Amino acid sequence: MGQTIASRRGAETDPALSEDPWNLLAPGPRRLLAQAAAAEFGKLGFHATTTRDIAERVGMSPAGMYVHYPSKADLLFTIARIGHEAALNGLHAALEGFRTPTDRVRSLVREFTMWHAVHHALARVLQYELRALMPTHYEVIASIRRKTEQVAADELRPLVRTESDLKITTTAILSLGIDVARWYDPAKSPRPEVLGETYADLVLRMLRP
Amino acid sequence: MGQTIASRRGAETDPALSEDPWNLLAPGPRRLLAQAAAAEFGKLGFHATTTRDIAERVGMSPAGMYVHYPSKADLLFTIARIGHEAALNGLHAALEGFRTPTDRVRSLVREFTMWHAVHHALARVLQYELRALMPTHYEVIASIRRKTEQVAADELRPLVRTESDLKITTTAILSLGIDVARWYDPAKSPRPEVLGETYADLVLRMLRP
DNA sequence: CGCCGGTTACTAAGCGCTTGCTTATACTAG
DNA sequence: CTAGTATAAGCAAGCGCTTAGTAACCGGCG
Repeated sequence: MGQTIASRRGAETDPALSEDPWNLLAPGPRRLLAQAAAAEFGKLGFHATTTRDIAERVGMSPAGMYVHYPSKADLLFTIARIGHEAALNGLHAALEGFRTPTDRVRSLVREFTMWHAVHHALARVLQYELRALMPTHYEVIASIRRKTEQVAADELRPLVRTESDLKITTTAILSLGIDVARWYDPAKSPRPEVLGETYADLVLRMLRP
Repeated sequence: MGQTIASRRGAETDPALSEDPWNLLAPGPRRLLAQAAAAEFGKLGFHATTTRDIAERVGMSPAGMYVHYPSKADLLFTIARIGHEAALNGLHAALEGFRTPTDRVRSLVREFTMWHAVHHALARVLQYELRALMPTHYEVIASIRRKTEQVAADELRPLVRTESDLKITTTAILSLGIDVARWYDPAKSPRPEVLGETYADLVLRMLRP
């Protein structure tokens, strides 16, 4: 466990811990419905969740939802957009103030891993329900995902030899973070900061020649 | 790319390439239905797939399925059982003939990664649709998954310092393989053998002190 | 050998239920 | 009054699965 600048940062400056993705949505019924839908979609998936499940969770009649969202599909799109934007914002924030390639990569991996641990319920929707998006909605989300991959690749480039290595290493590193959403259980798993630090160590060891 | 024993093995001895999971099911309508259902579940998920979709794929009427399977849920269970057993068999086969801890781990990571690339359509069902299983079915599958984790942990133990490191490293390594099923696309991705070899290299570098 | 009762594999039709969403109506704040 | 927000009721469509009926095949016996 290297005592790095990143590991000394307090929770109040850790993007994954301080910035709530739902703040991207103004307070009110729209936000409440999105939060409720995300929780339900995360449990059994988009197709297994009914509009009645979502409405019940916010104490609303099933029809009430349609004042705020035109459809169930649009609810999923809103959740996906907010989640992906928040994760991308977190990556950018995590890079601020770090100069050397290894420090920047360490902070990036740490943040991406922590984000998927802290927001594992939301992240599960982002990673599992992409295929439930309508084609037009999917394109918007895919574009954000490409930006995320680009940020990671740009930081890793100085640390790998070939462009082919860059591609596969980027994939591997994002995989580690993304898959956290699948297995993370706050009751049994390491605290997000510990996990993030450990994964950052693993990745930096992986990148040594 | 280390020229190891594993990398010199031909395709005919690579478990992931030689052993077809579906051979665990006797030829006939039961196998055909399971294959069709796996393909459909893989596309949009269990809950978005109808019994009519599955029946149409094998050129059968929707009712014909119920001669061979008592329910759609039972079809998913059969697919999950076969897939998980095949993957576990592959791990055991991959360890045969290797003696040193690093050679064994290399072969294990190689096999697990390759398996998820070769069988990415099936693997997607195994990893995405667990939560659609009935509780009694889930317990059976979870038990196979625990065995898989145990095999990996037993091989990694000689190469890590603490039991806490073992746990998190095992998780990370399985994550790398499992997540392959999510993004693998035979048209754009590296060939399974290349990916397996590269990931094995990454992991061994990760395990160096 | 021929035919027969029973089993197996299948289909066409459709049942009962749940789904996403709409409509008609009413309450409330400005 | 108007605009916004909610509800109770319910519609059309689609769901998993069942039922009734049919054709093909099987071993055993006169």
